[in-house]
Amino acid sequence: MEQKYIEYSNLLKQNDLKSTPQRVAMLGILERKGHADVDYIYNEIKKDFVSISLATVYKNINTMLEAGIIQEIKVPQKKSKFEIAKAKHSHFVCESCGEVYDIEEPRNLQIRLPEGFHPKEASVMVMGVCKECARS
Amino acid sequence: MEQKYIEYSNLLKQNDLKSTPQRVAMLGILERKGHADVDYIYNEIKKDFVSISLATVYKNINTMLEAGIIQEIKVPQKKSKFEIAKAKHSHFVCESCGEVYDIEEPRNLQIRLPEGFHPKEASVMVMGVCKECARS
DNA sequence: CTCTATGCAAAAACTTTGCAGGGAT
DNA sequence: ATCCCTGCAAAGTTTTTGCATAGAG
Repeated sequence: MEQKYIEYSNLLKQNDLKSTPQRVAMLGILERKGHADVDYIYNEIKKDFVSISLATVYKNINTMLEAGIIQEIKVPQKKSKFEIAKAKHSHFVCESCGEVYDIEEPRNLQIRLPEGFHPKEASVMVMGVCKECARS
Repeated sequence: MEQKYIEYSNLLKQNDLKSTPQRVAMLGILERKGHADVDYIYNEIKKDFVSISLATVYKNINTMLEAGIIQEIKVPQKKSKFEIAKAKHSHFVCESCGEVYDIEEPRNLQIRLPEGFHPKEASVMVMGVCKECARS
């Protein structure tokens, strides 16, 4: 617990952001959930910070996005989810429950681009049915 | 012109949607622009349908999305863009100007999934700098 | 001590809904 | 003639902004 707090606190400071209990809590929620949308974060954090404002959650999401501490995952037909930035990976999105899962990055991804285009990064998203939903 | 109108009109009918001048115009705008957001479509269509409502644009986007005639492209940090549904392809998004370009689908994309997960479709998005912006 | 973050309220931006009239099949 | 579509207005949702106070460095 305490270690995690210090870890996130340092993560924020290393990125020139002030470490506040609210921000640390948001990172903790993201770590535990993996991928969460604004509402989930807000509802979770209210358990510890009863009077926190939704505006603060939005502001911190934007601040941490700009700093590159977290990343946004835009999902077709669903609300955006956020995750703590980590080693490059791909995403699997369950069409049934909407859950997002991290998956291995495909190897030797070969992309053909027209001349003059300069790629910086590629992301792969797989849609399908997750393990949980496949049971039903 | 006339042929295009009939083409879109038939496309709508084939998908059990009524063919209206507004819908056909929206498809024409999407064809010409390639990828457009709600505002772009609305501003363009107003040139021909002065009194068209933004609500109609939204309703038609949703209707045509459900019918599978058009598709939504969710771009990180940018507004969604729409395109006419066509053969499977990938997208290149310019980080500088926000423009979306169609690119070839990567060949032999090999994705490793945990057991129990059932993929249905994979999409690849490449971020970078487009030809136009590379000039500046 | 200084400067940024927070909480609250209000505003802005975005999207959907309900309804009456008009148009497509 | 029937049923869907359109335009308008209103409501709903989501996100941002301004400001006074609190808190971090």
